[in-house]
Amino acid sequence: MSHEVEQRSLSQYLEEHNLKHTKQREAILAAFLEATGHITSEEIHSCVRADHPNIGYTTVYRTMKLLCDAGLASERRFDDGVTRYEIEQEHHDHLVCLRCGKIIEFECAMIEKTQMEIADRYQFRVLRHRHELYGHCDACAEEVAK
Amino acid sequence: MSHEVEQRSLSQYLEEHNLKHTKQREAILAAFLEATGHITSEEIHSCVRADHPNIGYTTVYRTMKLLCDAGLASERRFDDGVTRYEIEQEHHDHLVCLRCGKIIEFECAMIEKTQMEIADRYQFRVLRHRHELYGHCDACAEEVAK
DNA sequence: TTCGTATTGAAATTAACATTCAATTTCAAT
DNA sequence: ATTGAAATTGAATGTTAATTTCAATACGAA
Repeated sequence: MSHEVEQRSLSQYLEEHNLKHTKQREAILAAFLEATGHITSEEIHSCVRADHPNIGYTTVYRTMKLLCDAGLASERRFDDGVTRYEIEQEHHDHLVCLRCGKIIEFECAMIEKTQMEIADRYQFRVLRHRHELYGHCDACAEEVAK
Repeated sequence: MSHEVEQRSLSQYLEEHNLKHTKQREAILAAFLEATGHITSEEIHSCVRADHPNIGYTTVYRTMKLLCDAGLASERRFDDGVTRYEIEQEHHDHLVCLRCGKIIEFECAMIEKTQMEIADRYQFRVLRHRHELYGHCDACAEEVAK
C-alpha cells in the first residue's frame, strides 16, 4: 500500500473531528485509491469485499461521504443517475461517452472565464458549476458509423 | 386558449404515430403552456387538476414524455434531482439559484464554439451537453450577505 | 354502433440514496 | 489491562421520485 499521504490526511481529519479510526475506513480509502477513475459506491463495495468480506454497503456509502468531507474524494453524478467518486483534484469538467461509459476529463480556462462574465451579466454569484459534454468517444463513434 | 400552433403540432404528432387525441392530453398541454418557466410534473398535475380534477399524476407524467417526443417540451434535471419541463426552444444553458430556486437561461456562442474545439481535441462526437452554473442570484446574494 | 386498440389512473414496483437502531468497536481515562 | 462513554457498524427499513402494471374505460375507424 502506497497511500501514506492520504492515510495521514484521513487520520488527521478524523482526529480533528473527534471521529474514530476504524479498519473499515482504512480499507475503503485504500480500495477507493486503488481504483482508477470514476467509481460508484457499489463498485468500491465489491472491491473492498474482496479483502474484507463483511464490510457492508452502508459503511462504504457513509465513508465515501466522509472522504468527500475530508477533501480526499469528490462526488459526481452524470446523466445515468448514479453517483460516482473521483480523487479530489483541480477543477475540471467531463466528456461522457453515452455508449461505453468512458469518462474523459478536461479543463478550459477560456470557458471558466466566460462563465464568470455571464454570471456578472446576471449579477449572479457562482458557487459551483457543472459542464458535461455527452456523446460518443472516438472508438464508439467508429462503431456507430459501421 | 391561444395555443393553436402547439395544439396542431400535437395533433399531427398523434396522428403520425397512431396515437389517440384525448381530452387529458389537450388539458395537460394547455396547462404546460400556460405555466411559465421550468415546471415539474407535480406542478403541472396540480394546475391541470384545477380544471380537470380527475386527471391522475401518471397521465401527466406520461403526457410530458409524449410532449418531449413530439418536440413541444424538453426535460431538464438540475442538481435537486427533480425533473422539470420547459417549452422547447433554441439551445441554452442555465444559472440556478441554490437558495430560492430561480432559474435563469443564458446562451453563449463563445462557449459553444470552445466546446467543439475541446471535443475535437479528444476526437469526441458531442451529441448534447449540460452546462449549469449554481450559486446565488442577485437578491439571494444580498440576503446571504446580511 | 361496434370492436380492436390505445389510454387512463390507482396501485404497486423500481432504483438510488438515506436513516434507524441494536450490537459492536474505539480510545481516553482509569 | 479494564472500563465506559461516544462513535461506528451493518442489516433492515424508510424515502423520494420515476416508472410499470393492470383492470377499467375511452377513442375512432369501419
